[in-house]
Amino acid sequence: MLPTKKENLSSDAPAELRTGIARYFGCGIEAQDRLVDGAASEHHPKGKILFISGDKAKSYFYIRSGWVKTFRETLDGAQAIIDILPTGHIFGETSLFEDDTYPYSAEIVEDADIVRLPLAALKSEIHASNVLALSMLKSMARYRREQDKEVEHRTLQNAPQRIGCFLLRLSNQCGSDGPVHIHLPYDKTLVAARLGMQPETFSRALARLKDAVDLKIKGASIEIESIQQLAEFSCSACTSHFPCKDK
Amino acid sequence: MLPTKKENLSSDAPAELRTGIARYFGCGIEAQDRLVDGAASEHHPKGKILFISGDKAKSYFYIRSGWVKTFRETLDGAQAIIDILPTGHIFGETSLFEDDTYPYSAEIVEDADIVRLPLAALKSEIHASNVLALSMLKSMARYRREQDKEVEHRTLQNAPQRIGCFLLRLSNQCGSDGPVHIHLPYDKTLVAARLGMQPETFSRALARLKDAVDLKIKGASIEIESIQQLAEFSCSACTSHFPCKDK
DNA sequence: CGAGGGTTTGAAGTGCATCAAATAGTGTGG
DNA sequence: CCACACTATTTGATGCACTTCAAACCCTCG
Repeated sequence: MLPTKKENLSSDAPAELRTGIARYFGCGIEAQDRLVDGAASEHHPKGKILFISGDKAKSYFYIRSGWVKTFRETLDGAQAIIDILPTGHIFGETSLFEDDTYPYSAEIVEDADIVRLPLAALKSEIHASNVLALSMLKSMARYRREQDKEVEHRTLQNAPQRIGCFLLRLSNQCGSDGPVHIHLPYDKTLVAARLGMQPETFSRALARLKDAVDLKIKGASIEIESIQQLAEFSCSACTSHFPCKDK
Repeated sequence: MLPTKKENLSSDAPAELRTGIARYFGCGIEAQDRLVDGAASEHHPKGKILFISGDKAKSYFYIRSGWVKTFRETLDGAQAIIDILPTGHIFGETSLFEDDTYPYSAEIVEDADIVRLPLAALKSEIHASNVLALSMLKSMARYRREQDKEVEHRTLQNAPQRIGCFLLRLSNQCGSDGPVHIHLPYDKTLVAARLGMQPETFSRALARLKDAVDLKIKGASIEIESIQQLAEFSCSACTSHFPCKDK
């Protein structure tokens, strides 16, 4: 585990950070300025714990690259994974509504560049700007739908279907058919946990999925012969259908 | 199924409606006035469908009494229950963020008095008032935590533990021990679905729970001998602990 | 009383978990 | 470049929890 490197960003925030901020909070240049003031980019190795549930929160985070796992755990160490977040995502910001306390723990699962942003600025900005609050509401509503779907998947889909659904989301090819190549972005063990199953089950379920639809699997790289066929297999047990735009 | 009765509420909204609105949206008297303007209270019998997923939304709803199930279903009729909402709750308001379309269906599961509120008023109010938007954000954040917990429960708790957790929530006796009497507010079949299990499983799991902790069960009425003991049984497989105030 | 829905019980099946062990893959130092 | 150590992944065997299908029971209400 390499040591963490820091880099100050305050004055010259990279464009992608501003874009990410703007996308999530829907705010203009001036607000962006205030939000990214005091921001610091840090490189973290896989395995690094950013914060744990219950920690006092002074920052929230933006993922420039890599993957971050958010989770909670029981006294005897069993983990409940909340989400595994990709590049471009923001996390830890909901501590604002939880007495400045993180409601979950966060761990780097693939080497990552993380921007640490001051919570205080967000707090004052959100109180000052209705636009910001509304954008955040919209984001929260989207997340809410996602979580509802998550519960649904666990109830209605079996293991191979859940994997199929996961692959479809990875291949976010909206609509068009034909072969698609994808690469699992993190450990199969972690994918399994993300989908609420054991690694062994994942391995076997992936094999079953391969029997049911045309897939070529070689390690972490997977070729889907027909998105259409995969969607039929997975989405038949789901209330929304590929490309999951809902009604 | 008795016919639905209507009653106009615009000018003289009952106190509990205003309280409910104020609690959820954290708004003052004047805003309350604008929100409840055009509201109509309706009595609905069990089984009545209020709207279905995908319907164009012009209203959101407040539950004066009774219980409402929100859910989605697959093409072949399998249901995924999103939540079962008690008196005092508001639902359908998130359609605001989904192109004025309900993202789930809603059905009365116990005879209910429902207040229908105009979405347009909420929309303009939320755009005008930061206080309102912030309160809503807070509510959304709370819901988000709840849903995260839901996913967790399904992953980490077994059937008897989930039932125990459900009973604990019903008996929201925070802290104090001693015998508590509760009454299941709706069908056992529905409780089962809410907890993501089959009615048969529920029946058997409740029996197993009865063996594990001191319970007296007679139909829908349940006496918990020791909240403490029940909490130990259920919360041992959970990342938060009774009375679930989290850290 | 009798019909019908909710609930329980029984028997059998299935899917996933668990435990154990083999195999593949990766990075290390020689 | 190879051997070793370590981890990720797969495979096998077995067990358990929940589901499914079927039937009995119970309760309520006309």
